[in-house]
Amino acid sequence: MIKLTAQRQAILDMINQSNQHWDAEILARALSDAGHSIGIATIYRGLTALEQAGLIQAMHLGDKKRYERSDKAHHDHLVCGSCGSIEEFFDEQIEQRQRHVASQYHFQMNGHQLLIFGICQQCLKLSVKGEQS
Amino acid sequence: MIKLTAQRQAILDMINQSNQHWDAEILARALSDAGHSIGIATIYRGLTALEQAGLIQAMHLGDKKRYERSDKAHHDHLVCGSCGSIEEFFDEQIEQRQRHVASQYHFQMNGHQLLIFGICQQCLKLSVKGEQS
DNA sequence: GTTATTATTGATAATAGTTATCGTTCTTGG
DNA sequence: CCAAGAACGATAACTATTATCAATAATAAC
Ligand SMILES: [Mn+2]
Ligand SMILES: [Mn+2]
Ligand SMILES: [Zn+2]
Ligand SMILES: [Zn+2]
Repeated sequence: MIKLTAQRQAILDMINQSNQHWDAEILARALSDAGHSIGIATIYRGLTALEQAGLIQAMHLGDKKRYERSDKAHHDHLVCGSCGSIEEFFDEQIEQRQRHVASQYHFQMNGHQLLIFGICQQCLKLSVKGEQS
Repeated sequence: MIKLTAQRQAILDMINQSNQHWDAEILARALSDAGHSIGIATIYRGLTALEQAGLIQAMHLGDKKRYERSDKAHHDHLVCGSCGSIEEFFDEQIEQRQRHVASQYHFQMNGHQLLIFGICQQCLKLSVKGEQS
């Protein structure tokens, strides 16, 4: 049973009030800007505690762990290698097939992570414009 | 054009002669055991160079980067959270659907990573036996 | 309602994985 | 040969994260 201290509540609120995929450092800066000065160790501990309590969800992207709200349904991510933006999608057929593959391998699946890498629509437009130099 | 020095060749051979998903540290130890004493910085640089040359392929798993042979067809991974073993699979329907999702979002996909987490068959068997204590 | 117990915090040290620096060594084309 | 560039190895530096520990806050016992 997690204890929602003032610091943890601030972390949770910040995450719940956005659609971002936060890492610890960015979150600490945002909280600081919002008037909460929370030690970086407390941020890390709070994120871990909130994740274990199921109040936020986490994923690994590159070398850092990112956190987002857990009050939205499961989804996967399109990651833009140019601007770093992250779009979300859900595809039931992919989910189904994953369950199928797991059962074929007698593998007891308890989660998955699908990242699609590439260039987002925005960045594609910009690069087309930029090319007429 | 990559230059295959003795060190890089040793790294490449070690990777090509196995089906493992190597991280830098484990690889360094294996090379050392095999008689090649290669500086850890050279290992990291070599892995990066070999990856850029397309001679090996890489993926992020948790907090470390893993490398494997690139002479096998694209595949995704089942990762056992108990013993750490990695099984490989390929599912054309999942691949297709990913392309479909990307095009729907006007996203120019140039790669993806699908990790399925869970417990492998081996570990499931062992845990069943262990439970009759 | 004080006191003892326990949990949490924040500063900071420590760790893990990786990259940068730099002097030395190896290649290679002239 | 020999000069120029590439690669190497030791190690410092860096980034993300966890551990330590004294101080503080919350909770439980009398
Ligand atoms: Mn998301
Ligand atoms: Mn593989
Ligand atoms: Zn973009
Ligand atoms: Zn296993």
